[in-house]
Amino acid sequence: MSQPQTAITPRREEDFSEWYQQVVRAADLAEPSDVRGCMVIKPWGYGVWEQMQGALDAMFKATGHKNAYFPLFIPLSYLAKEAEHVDGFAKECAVVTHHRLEVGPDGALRPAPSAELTEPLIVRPTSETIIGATYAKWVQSYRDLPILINQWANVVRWEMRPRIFLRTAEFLWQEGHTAHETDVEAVEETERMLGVYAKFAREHLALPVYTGEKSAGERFPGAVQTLTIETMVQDRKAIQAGTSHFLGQNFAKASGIRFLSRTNTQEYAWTTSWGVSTRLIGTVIMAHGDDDGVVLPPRVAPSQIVILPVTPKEDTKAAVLDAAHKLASRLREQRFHGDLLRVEVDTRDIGGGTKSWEWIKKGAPVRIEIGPRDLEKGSVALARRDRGPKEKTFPTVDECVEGITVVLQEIQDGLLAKATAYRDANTVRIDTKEDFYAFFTPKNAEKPEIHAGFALAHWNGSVEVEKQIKEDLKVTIRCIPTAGQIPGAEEPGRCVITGEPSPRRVLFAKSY
RNA sequence: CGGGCUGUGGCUCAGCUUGGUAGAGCGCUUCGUUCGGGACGAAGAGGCCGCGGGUUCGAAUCCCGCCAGCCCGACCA
Repeated sequence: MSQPQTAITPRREEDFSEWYQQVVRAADLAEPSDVRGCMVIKPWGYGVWEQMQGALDAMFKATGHKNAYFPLFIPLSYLAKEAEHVDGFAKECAVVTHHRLEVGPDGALRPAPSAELTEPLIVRPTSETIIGATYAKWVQSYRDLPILINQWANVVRWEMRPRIFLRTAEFLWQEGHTAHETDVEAVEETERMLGVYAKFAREHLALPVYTGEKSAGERFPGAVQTLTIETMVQDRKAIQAGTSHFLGQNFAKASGIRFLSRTNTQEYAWTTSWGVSTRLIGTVIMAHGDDDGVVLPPRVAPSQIVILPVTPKEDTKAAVLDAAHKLASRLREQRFHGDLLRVEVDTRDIGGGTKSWEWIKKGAPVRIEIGPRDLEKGSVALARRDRGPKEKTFPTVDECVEGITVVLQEIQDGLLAKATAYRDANTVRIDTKEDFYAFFTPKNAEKPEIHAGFALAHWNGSVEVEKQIKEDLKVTIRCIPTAGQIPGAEEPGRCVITGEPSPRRVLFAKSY
């Protein structure tokens, strides 16, 4: 049998969408379930999520937040309290109307007509309303503020067009919800948490993100201001990787979060909310994956190092396995960014080549092979996921143990550098309408999925222009980048569409 | 929710036009030979042909309905 050129078919440039789906499966991250729009997250995929959770949770705690848990079900009337919010979510809510099943006349199970809820419940698409109602009870005085709480939860949004990890009907996320005495404090919180997300994305996920503010059209329903981190994946589309919302007093007014102020007046609290989801897993796959599968940044890889014992002969097998486990023990004592290394010894009795390729497809950062000959020489064969599948180095065991964290950091840094270079190479400044339309018009109408990239252009700030661009090109304003982030972006100019004055450039792209 | 395509063993698919109760490759199991390697040979296991109804002596194949997936569109935090 001839060996395929790459482990994943099709390759990225052939059909990015299909490549993505194949990678998710080949890497054993997740699979579609029997329930429409819902996925089964498999151990390797869930392991990535656990790494993300662990790191983020520590960052939330370090910024003063505590975890709590609020109900999955929300009374329908709660959602209705905030007008924009209900507009934004009503169309995709799962609704619970009964609390009992019974056998109907036709012998089939059905919701019991006698058990209809007096008020339907919705399955939370997000928890602002239920948490707001709770905070309203908790807050009496300015001394009760701030409230800084996060919850790890699942949410349901009945999506028309699911896409595994990126947009599923049910997904896992965290949602932080805070309430503050002043608007200044709440804005600071919103910005602080965006900063946490940006740091996490860059340092842990190796994703180069732009931070910025959403335009009015792209804002979270009910928010005064939505901040976002946006990154580029390999089909040059943008992905919103996390958001942080300043909710003003909108939800406080809707839920009645009021307090007696320092000057003895009744005030509404200022609230924020912020979240990231399992969408990050999809983002990492699309940002770093190659034609052999997933490439995981070491900091979020469930197993950072996989040891593959090579046991060709029975008489040396025990010695090889022993050496493999000993090496694993030594490696597990090493720390990478403060955490003990996550090392797996794969002793499954399957073909060595097959086994190697499995780990390549899964994206394990480092593979270490150890066999009888290595034992004699006191060395190992080390392969990195950011290099070719056959490319190996042969350090001694000691060199391997001592140098391993350097290797992991090189991989981590290399992924960020590569993704940054890719984004920058596909980000252009555009100053005329003609160029703008040319840039975003697919060169190949047959296969429009590989897009032009990011465009930094001036914009007059109007919803109309934004809408026009969206209709014509399916391009949206991903964010108004935070000042100081992109050299020259704050120089005034003229709107790329209307020619009207514009104070700065904004980021346009097609997006997920 | 509209348009298009698809749904056959774990995976990829053939068979459907011209109805006669299932095939291939990969994977899986066992044995053997190999083996720093996604190897080879042999023998096996595994399929309410998405679901429901209809036409028919007979349906994977024809008709209707439904469900699910993918792509495009609308929508989207």
